[in-house]
Amino acid sequence: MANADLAKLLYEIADLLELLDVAWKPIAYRKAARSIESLNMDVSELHQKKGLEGIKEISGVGPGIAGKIVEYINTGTIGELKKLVASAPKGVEQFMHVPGVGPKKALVIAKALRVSTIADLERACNEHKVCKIKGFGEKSEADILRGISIKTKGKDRVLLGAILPIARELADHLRTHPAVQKLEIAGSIRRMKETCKDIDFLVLSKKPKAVMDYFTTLHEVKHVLAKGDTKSTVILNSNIQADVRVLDEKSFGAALQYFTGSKDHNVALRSLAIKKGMKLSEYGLFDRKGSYLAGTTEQDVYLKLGLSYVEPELREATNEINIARQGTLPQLIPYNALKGDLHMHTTWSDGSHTTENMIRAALALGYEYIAITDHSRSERVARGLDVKRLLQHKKEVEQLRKKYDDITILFGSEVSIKPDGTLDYPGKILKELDWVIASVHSRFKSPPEEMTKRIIRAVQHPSVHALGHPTGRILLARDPYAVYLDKVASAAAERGVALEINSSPGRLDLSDANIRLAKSHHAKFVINTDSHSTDQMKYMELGIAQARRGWLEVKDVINTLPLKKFLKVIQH
DNA sequence: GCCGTTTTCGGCCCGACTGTTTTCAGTCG
Repeated sequence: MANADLAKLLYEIADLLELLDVAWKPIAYRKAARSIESLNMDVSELHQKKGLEGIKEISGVGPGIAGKIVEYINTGTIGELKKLVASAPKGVEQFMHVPGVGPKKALVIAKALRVSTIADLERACNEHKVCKIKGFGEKSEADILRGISIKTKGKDRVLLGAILPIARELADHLRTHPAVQKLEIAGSIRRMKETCKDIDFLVLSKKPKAVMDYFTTLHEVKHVLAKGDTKSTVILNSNIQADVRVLDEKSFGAALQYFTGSKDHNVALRSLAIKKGMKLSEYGLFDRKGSYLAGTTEQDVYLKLGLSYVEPELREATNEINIARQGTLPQLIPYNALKGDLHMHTTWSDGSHTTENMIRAALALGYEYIAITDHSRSERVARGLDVKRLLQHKKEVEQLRKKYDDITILFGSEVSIKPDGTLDYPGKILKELDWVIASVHSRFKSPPEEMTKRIIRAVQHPSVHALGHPTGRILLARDPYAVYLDKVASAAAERGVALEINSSPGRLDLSDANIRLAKSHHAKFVINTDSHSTDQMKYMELGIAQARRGWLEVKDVINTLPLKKFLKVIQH
């Protein structure tokens, strides 16, 4: 937790330096912040063991930032940050995080309108004050409003990838208490929804009061909002709300069902119960006379309602209940089904670990094969590889193959799709690659016809194997670009090109709904992490979860195939 | 402020796009 707090301060320094138009330093601070976020050791522990020298060993941290980190460890604050905060108009850093507003505009707005909160800024836009500022117009005012609405729409939601580890850690912690016989995480986290609002715990216990006492006094708890006999609500240090409910054995399954949701799924389930002359609540399934029929396990509840068991990921009221009635729900792809990860970056472009590091991490995860896919040449920011460096990198991979013969290493690239639908390397160079992911990284605002044409052209290129993050969305920050995915899916299916399900916590692209849409057009899929460091390879679980939410089975996903079959499938 | 398969000093974050302009500044990836 200390690492995350420190990283946050460093990001803040970077933002403020950017506002002051200081060159390069913001980049350096952000790089250091990112390293610290992904450090697998507590900074203060590192400092205790190795002192200032140890801190300087962190990548991206030199003498300057190391000094500030030590200052933070010793005093809890950074003097430089306080100085910077004092020098900037109040609230201005918030503005630069509104999509479409950068440091310059943020500063101009803050000075011209004397606003200091996002709510103030929104009001000023609605009162058409912003478009009167020199350099702003009606379009930019509308853009800012849209940016704010994206931000605030997702304000109380947290990425699944962020909330899941918090929930699991807390769950493990609670399970150690002797009064806790059983504990499950319920709610949207259990359904593996891409973003979640809060954490719901269900506890089976004969001593509810002891559980409540323990839960509300955990050191992770910041505020106690409510504390009762069987239910408590707290705000965690991470500002996430967490609820605990204690139940007895007879209702535990029914309660787990009830609190897992979704709401719409529950409504449909309860109306089915009524049709059958039963009543379903969080306390159990009852007959007309109020006699208990089921409730110990979820399976019992579904069974007694005449349904096959519905996996949590499917409970979104998208016809799953009707299909469960017929007993023809899909056999969802298991969480351990993947044989390889086919999208990752290394230090050759914008990754933070070497090719060899990534290979070792893949071996540790037990993969049969992987693909190294750094950025193509036009991604300047990401240090995309020009042809010369691409071929150098290929040589490195060929060397590493000799050393690591337990895993098959495909040499590939994430090749940008240019605005006209052509690819970022010539065809001759693309033929040098074992695996090509084509991705859109520019001109997101094109009309859907254009974007569709552009992507289909790329997908039809004979060297392309997969379409990377097919809609370009960034959760809580950027909407997907407008594209006719049904047409893209059909074109991809026709050419044997797989659509990627990108497992990066901030993307999860395709979405569950789009996965189903694409599947209905006979598309095949590949689930990848798009890792930019070794630790990000663990996010595969999130992508598989979305695949499950999209009703996918093993046969829909090409990287479930063993090596030989996989290689056969990607030859075209 | 950091770093060294392009260098211990001079590079890194450049080019495209958008909206506001009237020749360009700001934002984004």
